[in-house]
Amino acid sequence: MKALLQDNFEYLFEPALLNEIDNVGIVKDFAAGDVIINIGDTIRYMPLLLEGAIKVSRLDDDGDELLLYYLERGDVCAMTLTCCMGNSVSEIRAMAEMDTKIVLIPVQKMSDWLRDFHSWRTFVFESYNSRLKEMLEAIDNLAFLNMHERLLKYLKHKVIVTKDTMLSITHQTVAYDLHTSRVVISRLLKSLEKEGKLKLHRNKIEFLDF
Amino acid sequence: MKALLQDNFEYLFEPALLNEIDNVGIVKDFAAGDVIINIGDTIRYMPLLLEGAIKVSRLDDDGDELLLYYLERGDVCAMTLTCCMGNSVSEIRAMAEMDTKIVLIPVQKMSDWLRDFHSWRTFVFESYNSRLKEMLEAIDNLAFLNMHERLLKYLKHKVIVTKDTMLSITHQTVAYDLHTSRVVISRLLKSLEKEGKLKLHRNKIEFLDF
DNA sequence: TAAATGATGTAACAATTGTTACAGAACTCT
DNA sequence: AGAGTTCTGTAACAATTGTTACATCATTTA
Repeated sequence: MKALLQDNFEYLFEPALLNEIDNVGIVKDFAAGDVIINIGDTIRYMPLLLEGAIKVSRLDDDGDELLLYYLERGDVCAMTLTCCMGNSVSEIRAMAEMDTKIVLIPVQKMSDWLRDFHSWRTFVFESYNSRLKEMLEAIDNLAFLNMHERLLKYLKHKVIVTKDTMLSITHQTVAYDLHTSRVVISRLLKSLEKEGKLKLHRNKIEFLDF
Repeated sequence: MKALLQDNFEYLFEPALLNEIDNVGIVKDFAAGDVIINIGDTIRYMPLLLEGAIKVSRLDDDGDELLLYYLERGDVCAMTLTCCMGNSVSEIRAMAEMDTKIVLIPVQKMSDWLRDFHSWRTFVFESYNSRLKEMLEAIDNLAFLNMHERLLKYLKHKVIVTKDTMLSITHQTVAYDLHTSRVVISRLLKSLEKEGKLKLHRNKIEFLDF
């Protein structure tokens, strides 16, 4: 664990804080598709991402879904930070996008570390900032792009996160993430294939034009 | 100024911090409609809202517009906090929704106060949290509601912010805020009027069913 | 191997939202 | 009062997105 922390946070956290994390943190592994935090869950731990990627989604009361953003190595879920600061119930769902390794930190540590470690304060602020930025981009996408453009951006983003132009995903899952219907996605994917940007396979979408 | 600060922040900030704000803050008044911060502006001051309300909007490269949220008494613009922490250029536009009184605080104070005042740290975190929540709601509205519902919610929200069921606003402005066209808004407003929820006047929308 | 399940392709149609065009009302300014 | 401007109402139509229905193909399971 020490080694993993070094790899990810050596230049971010002071040694004393790395020690603290090593002492109180619990390393946990998730397989692709595992739900890490669900809407309504009480948050007892802050997840710090060591390896893999996490998909953060919003769900409404009817179970309708929308992808908000991905978390990658070294990220922390800002929504759980929010939870640590008052409300303790999750507003979002976090799901492992691929096999993922996480350090769980008890939320009580939050305020102690804010007081004790300058590097933790910086880290928490930067997490807030990048999450606000990502939310802003999600809003831009919803408000200013049509489904064709949103789909293309979604696929490109996914190529970056998974580091693979062969995306293992079904039309239905894409539809859930973009909050639309499978038929709409199939239709648009076909038109993107005709444009030569993709090649469609079963359970897979190959991104050609990157 | 001292009195104004007392009114708004007495129970939020410790006396020493209130003194600091009194020393370095600049009180400024804006009239309804004034642009306080524009996209691309370099941020030199954090605005702390004393009286009135501020409309925070997102604009894309084509000048397309979308209302994000309102700031009210005692709020600070979290986007300028973001700016203080790195990028220094505004991602949003802040416009006075009504006559508004603001304290401007030089951004350099930000990190000093974070170090020196516990109440400032709390305040900044809570600002981030409420802004994240509002962004989440903006996303929910865009993703999960149709224009009819978004319009109704928008009008209700505006009644709360302005504390007046007689809203002084044109169809065109509503259309800008919701990022749609004036014709669409006129059409939906007419249907809401037929439902008995509104009464339409020139430059005014009267909310009946509150 | 046959049946069941899941994924994709596509047509036809419905609903919502966006666009263009124009008319008339209300207001402002001189 | 008259001219110009802004705001609202509405029709007609276009484009996008959503829905239903069903066929086909691939994969898994019995």
